[in-house]
Amino acid sequence: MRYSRIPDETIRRLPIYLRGLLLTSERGDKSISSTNLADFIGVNPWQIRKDFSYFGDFGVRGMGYDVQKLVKKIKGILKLDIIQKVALIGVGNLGSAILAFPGFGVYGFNIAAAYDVDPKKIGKKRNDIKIENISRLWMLKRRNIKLAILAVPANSAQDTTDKLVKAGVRGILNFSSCYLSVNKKVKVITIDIAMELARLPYYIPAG
Amino acid sequence: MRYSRIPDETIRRLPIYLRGLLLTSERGDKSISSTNLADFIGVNPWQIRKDFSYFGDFGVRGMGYDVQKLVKKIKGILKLDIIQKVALIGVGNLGSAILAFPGFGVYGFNIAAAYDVDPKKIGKKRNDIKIENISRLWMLKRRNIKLAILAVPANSAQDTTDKLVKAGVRGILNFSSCYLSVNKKVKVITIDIAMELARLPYYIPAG
DNA sequence: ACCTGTGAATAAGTTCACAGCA
DNA sequence: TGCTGTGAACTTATTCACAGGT
Repeated sequence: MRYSRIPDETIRRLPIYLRGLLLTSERGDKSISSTNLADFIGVNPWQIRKDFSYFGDFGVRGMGYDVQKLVKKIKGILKLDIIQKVALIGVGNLGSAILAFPGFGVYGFNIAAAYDVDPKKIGKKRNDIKIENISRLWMLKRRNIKLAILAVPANSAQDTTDKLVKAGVRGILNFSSCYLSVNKKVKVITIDIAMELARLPYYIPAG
Repeated sequence: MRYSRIPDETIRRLPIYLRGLLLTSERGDKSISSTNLADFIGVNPWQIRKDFSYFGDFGVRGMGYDVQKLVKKIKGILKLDIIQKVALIGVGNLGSAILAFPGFGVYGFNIAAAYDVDPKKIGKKRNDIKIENISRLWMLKRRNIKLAILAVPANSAQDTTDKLVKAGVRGILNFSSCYLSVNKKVKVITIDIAMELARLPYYIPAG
């Protein structure tokens, strides 16, 4: 590691590279060049090389990158080399879709718990996960779950967040359309679906 | 408009400001200062002022910004002052959740059509919208729908995208975990849920 | 010849500090 | 005095060009 700080944008791209490499690996390829990978995932080759260079020498000049070695390295950087347990908070429409979502497995995530307020849902199972009472969020600490996906209505999002933080959660993927205030030990990534859609018309010429 | 180009990051923030202002407006406030708005939505005051300054003089020195006027102005910039029709492609778990999602209304979106391949779903209604056969995507042109939300499996995403573009769609909100190749007249915004989650562990210290 | 790794150049975005108006 | 508007300084990120292994 010869740089002092890794750019956030580089971290944002690492999962893209990881997925591309996993697919490459499934095809049976042993190595790949930055140009091939670039074509595959829609990023510039020099961007890829620059990003990798922050972490050391990954490739072999004239040859390219060893796919397996690179996968291992990126997983290590992102801390995806261990299984990460995640709790889902809020089993409504969106929450249910997230429980059924097949895409988390690639990165080694394990949705290990689900919580809701609705007494009708509590105790039932969805995708083999028992829905628990949200009043028992404090259990997350004992179960050593540090990550949560928040899919509750905006008006209870801050309140729930405070409880999550108290229960030792350190990372939150937030689907509520609101700003969450947390202490800076906690990392929040917000996905605001309506907001993403809201900036689309700007780019489209009228007519 | 005294600058040649509006930064993309500014456009990304405008919907945040818009939502904050709409909530302010509901509370009955006539005007708001950049500092108050900043506290409310979690952005710096100088960032807000800078962003607004790209579009001209919005505020009154010593007073703040007129909420109604600002809402109108931002809606105009984002082209949200007209009702934008959107088609949903893929009514699976995620697609259904999106159909039921209440958050689009704030920005004036109207989910006007839904398409799927599954014969069991075609003809049925979800949230008052009839699910149509995906082979009839070409109808989007006649119905003048320029925006689509893509919630189909990754392996059919590119194929469906090509059909959407052929049907005159100019903006796509893509939920599939893959790179979509489109001509540059079409704007794609990708929301990759697993990928967002995948960069969370990096920021969390071990232990 | 091929492909990586990286300093340097360029571009983009954020923060600051303060002039200017109500 | 309070708050906006903005040039300038600063920070961050992208792109380029090419040296240096295989």
